Amino acid sequence: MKFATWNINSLRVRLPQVLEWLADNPVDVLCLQELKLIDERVPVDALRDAGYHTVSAGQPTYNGVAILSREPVHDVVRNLPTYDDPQQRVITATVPSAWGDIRVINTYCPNGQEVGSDKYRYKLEWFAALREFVAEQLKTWPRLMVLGDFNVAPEDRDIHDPEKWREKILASTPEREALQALFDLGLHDSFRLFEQPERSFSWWDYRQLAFRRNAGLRIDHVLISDALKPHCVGCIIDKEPRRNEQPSDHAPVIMELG
DNA sequence: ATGGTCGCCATGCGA
Repeated sequence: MKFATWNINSLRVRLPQVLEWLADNPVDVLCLQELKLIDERVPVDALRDAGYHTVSAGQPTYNGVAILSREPVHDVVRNLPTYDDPQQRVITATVPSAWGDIRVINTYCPNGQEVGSDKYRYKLEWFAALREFVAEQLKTWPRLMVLGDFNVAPEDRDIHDPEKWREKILASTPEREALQALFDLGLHDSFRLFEQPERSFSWWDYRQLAFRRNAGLRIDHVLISDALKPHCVGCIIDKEPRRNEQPSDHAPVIMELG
């Protein structure tokens, strides 16, 4: 059973690429971030024709997340219940599996812009609220994953040039501590459960030919709970869609349970 | 040194 996350940076522009990717990669669940669409404009019919049920939390212009699932999902929660926020960054749902229900928390974490900025403080506050939410959800659903664009590179090996990014946004110590606080709940970075190529990244800036130079960061993650860990048989980053015409700046990450 | 690219109800802003 495969789960994927992909920041597609506008579902309107990227829909053909999402459909093409799903045809080649018929995952069971696909979590999307940065829809940049209101819910009314989410192309649920085209996605249904492709074999997926869609639930979304959209907003105009910015943010927006969706869960696509081959099986119908239930107990959908939008946003973080303890953190009043007009920005639509989280959608949570339960999907059936051979091992019982699995809780899927799809997150588009704040970027933070610059260390020390108002947006940076918002990012750290937001992570604290996410942690609170995940802790509460784990009580009901021990089989749980948190996947999405975390906008944090966990370690130096997740950055093409660690010295250049030292204590910069996406790499600062407080951001890494906020991510570590999620791991401390009993979550695991599924990517690092397996041997991986060196210099594996999931995001490359559109500027400066960053993809061609592999000047990227690994900021998109699939975190799995203790209960799911024994079933995890793989996690890969699929760089292929980043080579497309008009690509998203992020690559999908696929995690497999077996 | 500065800005370099995308996508957004459109024009500066967020990433």
